[in-house]
Amino acid sequence: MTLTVATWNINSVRLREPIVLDLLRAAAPDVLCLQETKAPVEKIPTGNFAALGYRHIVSRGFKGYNGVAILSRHPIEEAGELDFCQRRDARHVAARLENGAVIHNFYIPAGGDEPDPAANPKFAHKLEYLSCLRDWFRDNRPERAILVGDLNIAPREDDVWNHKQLLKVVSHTPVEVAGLGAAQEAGGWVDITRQDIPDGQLYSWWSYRARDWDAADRGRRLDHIWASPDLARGAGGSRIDRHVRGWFKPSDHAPVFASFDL
DNA sequence: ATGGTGGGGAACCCA
Repeated sequence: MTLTVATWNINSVRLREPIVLDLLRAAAPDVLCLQETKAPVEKIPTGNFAALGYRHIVSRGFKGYNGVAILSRHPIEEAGELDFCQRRDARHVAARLENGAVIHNFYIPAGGDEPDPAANPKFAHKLEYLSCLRDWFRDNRPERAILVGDLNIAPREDDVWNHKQLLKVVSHTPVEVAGLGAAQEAGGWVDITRQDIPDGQLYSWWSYRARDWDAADRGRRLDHIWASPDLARGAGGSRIDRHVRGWFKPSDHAPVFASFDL
């Protein structure tokens, strides 16, 4: 079978329910991974998702911030919780499909404004989280696995609108890029988006604060789809649906897609 | 150098 996966930080699943439904109708991925649901599991509006065929959900979340969910048209079961830094802060959920493939959905800490772990506890937390991610996948090598999410890091020069200008901006600093790279390498993860689209500027996030996000185009690629090498060989069809950033009452992120031959 | 805009939820927290 071909499995199409999408990842999208929707910045409140309750406020964004209409455009989540629009995306499910328009793009019809098999699996949609959401971040920043900002809701406890029982407050996720599952009824209308189920009506479109997305009857299966695993989620972790609470009131106010963070929160992740996986919606699926195929049966899934929960496949473990990775609570790096032991904060119970709902940054990861995993699902196992009936064919055994596992999908990890992460919301990595944003890290605050100041890229100095000594001065900024949020940045220290982000770096610690990346170390835990690296150690976990070093000790638990993924097979038949997909990792998606808002990783809050744009690793490549062409993943940001201005590499030089963003070197000291959290999300593109060398220490974060190295931390994410170490985690990726420890697991042997393949960046599917860049396997499919190796050249050129590529963004998945544009700030709310720009007067005209589309014209300014000061984007960053913060949202990623990775896979273990066995699944990477049968992956393709990557895209970022930029136009979704322009929908009514949008998220500041656009959804990222990839397809897998399972 | 600064502040710009959102969401959650009722004062500031988060991004």
